[in-house]
Amino acid sequence: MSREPNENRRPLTLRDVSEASGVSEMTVSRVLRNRGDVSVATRERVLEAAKRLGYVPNKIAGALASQRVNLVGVIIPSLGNLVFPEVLGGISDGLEGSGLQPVVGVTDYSPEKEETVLYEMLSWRPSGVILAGLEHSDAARAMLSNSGIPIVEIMDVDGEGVDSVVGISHRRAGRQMADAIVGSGYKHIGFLGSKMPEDHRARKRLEGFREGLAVAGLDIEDQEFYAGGSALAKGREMTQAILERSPQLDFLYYSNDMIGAGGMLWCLENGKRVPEEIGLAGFNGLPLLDGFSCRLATMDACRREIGLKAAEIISGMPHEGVIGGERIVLEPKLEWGDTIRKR
Amino acid sequence: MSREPNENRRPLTLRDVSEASGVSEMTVSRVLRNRGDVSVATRERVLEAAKRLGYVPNKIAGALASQRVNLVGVIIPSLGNLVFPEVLGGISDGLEGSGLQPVVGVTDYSPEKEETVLYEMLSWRPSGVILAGLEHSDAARAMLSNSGIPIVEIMDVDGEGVDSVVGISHRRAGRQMADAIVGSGYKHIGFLGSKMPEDHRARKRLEGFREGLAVAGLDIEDQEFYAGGSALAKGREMTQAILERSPQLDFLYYSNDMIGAGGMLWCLENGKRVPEEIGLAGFNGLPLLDGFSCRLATMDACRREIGLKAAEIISGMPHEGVIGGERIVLEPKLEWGDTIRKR
DNA sequence: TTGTCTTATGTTAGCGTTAACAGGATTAAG
DNA sequence: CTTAATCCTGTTAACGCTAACATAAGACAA
Repeated sequence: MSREPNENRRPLTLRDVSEASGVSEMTVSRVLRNRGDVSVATRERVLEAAKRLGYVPNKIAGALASQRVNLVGVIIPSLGNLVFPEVLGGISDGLEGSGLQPVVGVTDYSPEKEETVLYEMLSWRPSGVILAGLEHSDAARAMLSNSGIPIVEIMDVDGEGVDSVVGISHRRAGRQMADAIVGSGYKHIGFLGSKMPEDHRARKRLEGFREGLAVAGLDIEDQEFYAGGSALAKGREMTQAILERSPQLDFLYYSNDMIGAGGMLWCLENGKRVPEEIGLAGFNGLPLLDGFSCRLATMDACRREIGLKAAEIISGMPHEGVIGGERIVLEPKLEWGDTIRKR
Repeated sequence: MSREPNENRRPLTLRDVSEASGVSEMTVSRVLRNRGDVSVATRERVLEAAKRLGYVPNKIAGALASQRVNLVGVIIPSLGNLVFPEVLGGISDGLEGSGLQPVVGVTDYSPEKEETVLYEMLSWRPSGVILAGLEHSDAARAMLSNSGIPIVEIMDVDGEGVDSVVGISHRRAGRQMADAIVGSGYKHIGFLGSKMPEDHRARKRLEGFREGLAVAGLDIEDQEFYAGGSALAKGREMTQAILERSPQLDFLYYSNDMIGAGGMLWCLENGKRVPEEIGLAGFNGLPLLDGFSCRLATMDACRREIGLKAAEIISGMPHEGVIGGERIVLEPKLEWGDTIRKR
């Protein structure tokens, strides 16, 4: 293939292709977008020229002219927690074939950063925004409702959304786990979680959990929180700490699978009989857990499916005349594993 | 605060703010960008109006007019492998304060997809591109060199780069591990990795590893590959399989820490004496490993630092007159852990 | 006073593309 | 042969913003 790269470094435009192929810019534009009727001969000439020059269309100009942007903003708290890449995977799949592309922003669980990231995203005039959680700053909420584009808040349904909402009820998930634990006869329960006031989903899970315990006249007898570091290692340390302080505990509820797995490792290595002497449970249904010989009880958070549904709402929107306001509540499934005794 | 949201759904423009504050669009533009001299009184009036209306600037128009885009394309193979989010973290930090924003694209280790993602990104005319690896399709390489923007290829330095390169030598990393193993007196070595012809870094590591073994007259005696599924679980299964087939093995080299950890769990649970009877090593230095009571030998891949340096090259570029062609070779550090015997 | 410099604002002309409309050429229908 | 329909291509005017230049008013020195 004979290349003729752009040596002089002047960025190529439609005009260059148009001159190289002897047709108008408009015709080149039509060929490159497969829009409108163009004769086969012309099309081939144009494509050949574009390829030879190495022309890459300028979407900035295209978006401005057409008032359409094929981007969907996705705002999540973190990438380090495997949960979010999985949601992203679902979104990618759901957007497949729609011509839309996800663009990711990360907030580090900070409302201020969320606001900044959102502002930045909206300034690119995306076709929609998907963001985690229902809790946002007033300014962020205002931007969202003023934006005039479909908004999907994901992962949580305990509260009011701006537009559409897809997720699970974390309150109910906590409640369900409590019911299971109480039903299995555990009486002295400890909680281990992360020290994140801004992780509203973890908070709601804990609230639901305590409600469930309260029904049986129980409550959490001790708790332990961490911040930063390797979650697996923290789970181990916290488990040792809480059991030394409160040896009467017969069940430990972890706010996520990673610290849960760390705790499980510690218990097994320290001769605790699981699940007879002590029961354990986490949250999320991470595939990581498949790798341990003892399977931690957990609850699947429907991560992939949430992403999928959210993406479908965004990409399906234009058809149905921008109605919006959908609300999809998914049901997490309790996975008993080997760390809760059955009876 | 009295809001006056955009009820009629017509997208707001600079003109709206200019009318609301009684100055020209240009002055509004200057205020919102903090550029040029504007009197304090005017500035406040404009800011008030912009805030009241809920105006969000249109970067599409801005970018087209100014020929500047504050985006940096980042192309990586996957988000599911914790390695890449860590690199991303480094990039974010390195871009901090430069006004540049990373935009992530994922290739799933497919050269075709890499080409598509790259094309898509370049069509937004970013200020730079950071991408993993040195191996690209001809078309991709052509796009990169034609783009006229700084390009940084990261994570690997074994080969020719298009422009700048930041990473480690995986060949050398494999070689170093081989030297350590041979030096510790292991003689019968097995390799466990992923079935990914497109993971060139893993391939180079293996090549370097075999070179190192060859020096001592050794070679890999058996190997096992996997694809898909939970890496921890796969590591476990493969370890069992390879040791049943080749019980003479006294060392297992894993292509990543996740399967290495799975293998380590299997060995410990099945009464293998580690590291006397059998030695183990992985690659990456994942913080996950801190959570196990037995620490897997591994090699830190300098993930964060790679991201940081790459970002600095991109953001430092404009100053030094777009020279480019930098080449930064980082040195991975062998972490002995508890799974290689010392002597 | 005059002229020069500074500060604060406005005016004009694009940036590279696409929507909308306008034709000429060709074909089909009556 | 006329009329309409279809196909192919071109022209014009935005899209919303900013670079560059223009201008007016005030500050200050000579």
